[in-house]
Amino acid sequence: DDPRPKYYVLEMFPYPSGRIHMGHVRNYTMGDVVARFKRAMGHAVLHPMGWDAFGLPAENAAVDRKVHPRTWTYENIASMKKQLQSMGLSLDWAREIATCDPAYYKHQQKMFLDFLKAGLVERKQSKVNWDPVDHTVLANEQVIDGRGWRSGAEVEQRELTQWFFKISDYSEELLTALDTLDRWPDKVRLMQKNWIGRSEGLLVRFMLDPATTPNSETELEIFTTRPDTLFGAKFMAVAPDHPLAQAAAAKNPKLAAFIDEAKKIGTAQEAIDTAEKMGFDTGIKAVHPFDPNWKLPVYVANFILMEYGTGAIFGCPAHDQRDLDFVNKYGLGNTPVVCPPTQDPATFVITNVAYDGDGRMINSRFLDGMTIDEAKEEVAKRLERETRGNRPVAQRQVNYRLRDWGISRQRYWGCPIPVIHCEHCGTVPVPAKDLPVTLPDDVTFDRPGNPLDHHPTWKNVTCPHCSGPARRETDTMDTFVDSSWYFIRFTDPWNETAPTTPAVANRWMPVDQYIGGIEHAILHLLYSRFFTRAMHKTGHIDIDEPFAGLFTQGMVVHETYRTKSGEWVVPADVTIEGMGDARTARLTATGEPIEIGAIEKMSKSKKNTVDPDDIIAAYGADTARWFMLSDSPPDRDVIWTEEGVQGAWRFVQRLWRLAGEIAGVSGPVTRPTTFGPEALKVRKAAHRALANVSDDIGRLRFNRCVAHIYEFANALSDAIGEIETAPTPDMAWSLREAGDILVRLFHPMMPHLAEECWAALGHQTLVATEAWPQVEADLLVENTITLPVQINGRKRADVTVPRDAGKSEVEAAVLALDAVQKALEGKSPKKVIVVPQRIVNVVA
RNA sequence: GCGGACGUGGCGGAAUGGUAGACGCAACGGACUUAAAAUCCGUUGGGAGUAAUCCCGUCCGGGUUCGAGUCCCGGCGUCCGCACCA
Repeated sequence: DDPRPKYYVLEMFPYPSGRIHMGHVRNYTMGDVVARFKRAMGHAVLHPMGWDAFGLPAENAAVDRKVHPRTWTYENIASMKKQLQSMGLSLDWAREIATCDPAYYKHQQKMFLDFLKAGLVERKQSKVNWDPVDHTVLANEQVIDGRGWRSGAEVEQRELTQWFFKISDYSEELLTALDTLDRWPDKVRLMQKNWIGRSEGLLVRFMLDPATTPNSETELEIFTTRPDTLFGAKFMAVAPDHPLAQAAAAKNPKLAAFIDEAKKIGTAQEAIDTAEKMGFDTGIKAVHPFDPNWKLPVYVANFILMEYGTGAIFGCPAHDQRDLDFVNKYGLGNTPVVCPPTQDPATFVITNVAYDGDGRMINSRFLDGMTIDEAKEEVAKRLERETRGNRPVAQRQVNYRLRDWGISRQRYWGCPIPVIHCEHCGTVPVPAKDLPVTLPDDVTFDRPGNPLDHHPTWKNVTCPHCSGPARRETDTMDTFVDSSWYFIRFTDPWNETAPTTPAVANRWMPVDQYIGGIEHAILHLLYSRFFTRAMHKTGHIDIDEPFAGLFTQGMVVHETYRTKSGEWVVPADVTIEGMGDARTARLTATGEPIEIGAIEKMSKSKKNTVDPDDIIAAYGADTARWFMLSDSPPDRDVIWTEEGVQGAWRFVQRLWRLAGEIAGVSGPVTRPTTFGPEALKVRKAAHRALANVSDDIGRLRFNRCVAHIYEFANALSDAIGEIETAPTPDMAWSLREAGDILVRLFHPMMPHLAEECWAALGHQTLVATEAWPQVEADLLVENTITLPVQINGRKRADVTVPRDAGKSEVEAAVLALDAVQKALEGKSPKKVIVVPQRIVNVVA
């Protein structure tokens, strides 16, 4: 009932091996991809994250971490501009297609200021991974073994003032709304759920013995999801960068040294995996909340994260593996407080494996005998009631793993953050009339760091409030910001005065079907979900969820080849001999033997790419499209093989011949009133295929569409082959109907071939403008049905009955069968199960 | 460590609890051809049998069911995500 046409947003990200927008790509640049889209569709969208794929020679080297990125960032921009020009594309055109042009950024900056006003943006200190060579912040995935992925230098930990979007304010909302996204893959929803990482627990304020603390601190607040195990506590632990640890370290050089050591290991993932649990006893004593005489030692421990909870815990070794490892190392012992149902509380002990399963409380005073849930509730209730200094001792809290989205980047290439720092007025938004803040053209990349920061004049401005000297913010926005709302902007890209035209955006959004790679399961898709909510809050749109349907496509993958000396070789330069295990490869030009390596996602660095121009020259674009859709479901990877492409190519030829044969059939123009059995067979095959393909296209099951089209083409060939002289008029009409249907069925997958065939069949129109054919439902129903007959669950015979035969009729026909008679040996069956239209099972 | 997905011929893969292997690739045999390519016809999960037909078969072991690739329990293996998250 919804009159809106469906539209699709295809990513134009540089993940060119993605199956639906085919891509990569030897000597093939993002610019080419965009130009092709532009030619094919009249418009295209280039996402800024695509810029770095803009075909520059240094890129591969940079990926291999051999060349410093500064050397190519600069070339990148120049090269991009040059390429646009060489393609005959004006900068106006670039503006039309790019989300990173000033017009787009004007609106993004306006929205940033709206978000700021609405409290969705925060500027705060945060700990970052700092690349000392490039002078930039590294994301976690850019840190490898404690080194920057491009510089290879040791990563530094730094405190930096950064801009954040307060996505964590939406943790609960983003989590619960996942349930409404019923056209998203479960996998993606689960990944987001885990990423948000909700856990319910209790904040508990432990008293400290002031005599033992460095500055007479009296209290340590911890977060726990297991308050039930409070009577199993053996120690307290705080993160190395916890204030208490820092304070203690100031008075204890040994502790300071320990903290330094722990921080070094901090960043490297592999080190974390293997790092031993280490702790340092501060000498501080904490008091158990239920027993003033029970003192617990406070450790600084390397496995406590400052970022999660309060950066402090109480350790219950019997029921937490990390805590158990810790006490076993430092000889603190353990007391089990939850007894599994199968164990005797009197004898239950923990040695090396913590127990985190269900059970009843033991060794826990007033909690004894309760279930875990009852005990959690009881502890929470008691501690909530108790107060100290006007505040309750404990407080229930929901904690999330999701942290705020840091959008600050020290890069030239990005949307400037539109604020001004004034000594007198503080942080001042750039007035609307001054938007957009544009990037200077004359930047230099002659030294590490942010070129905007180095620019002699750009950052010097006057304060909009007091007109005194002030400084522009030189951080730029993460390009994920750009990609978080472009699909909304596209609903009205001509609006010069506002980011969206709400009425239009509300009509079009949400996107009906979003298609992209699984690599965006978390970041891009979560950011977009947040951003849409933020736009809702600031009045730019009235919806919360941007993508109603999501489909994650697979990749095109290919064998890899390398020489004995380890250099990667392009498939086009390799000749394959033999088959199966005996396959060998050699370099076509020199005969040098080549090692055949793993099948991997097409990438420039491993050179296992095929050039679309080569394929198109040899087989045509339709063949390539057909092959990519035919072999496996689109959410899985497809292995690009020469044999597979040739198979597709043969079918293309066959369809063309078939169209020619049908075009040669002359027959009546008007529909005959009756059809003979042969003609009816053709029509049934056509409408069966039509029904199947229609259904499978709607469900994106393209490989099954392909199979149905093969089946239909086979049936059609057979029917034509059986005609001895000339077809009867009813047959001729049916063949032509079938031909028309066939062409329209494969048109979405092979548009060029379809248009050729359509013309060959004598049509004056374009298939592209034709309506999808209508199924004649009558043709899908057979008058008689052949049912398989099972005896004791094994197929023994078939029975053919009228379509509308009743159960008793079918049963009688089955019992009359020879095979059934023989199996029953004169006895009557115990049971006969008739599943209408499906199967019959006789239980002897 | 936690979470998830998957496991079917030589290969990619079909199969709302109802004839396992659709469709394609590869292979083999045949027709056409001087020959090759292309095309067309046929065979192709394993085993027994002249044949009709029968037996075995969806990673392994159990279970539920008239009937299990599909559902349940327990293993093994592969892949993916998260990861010292209290």
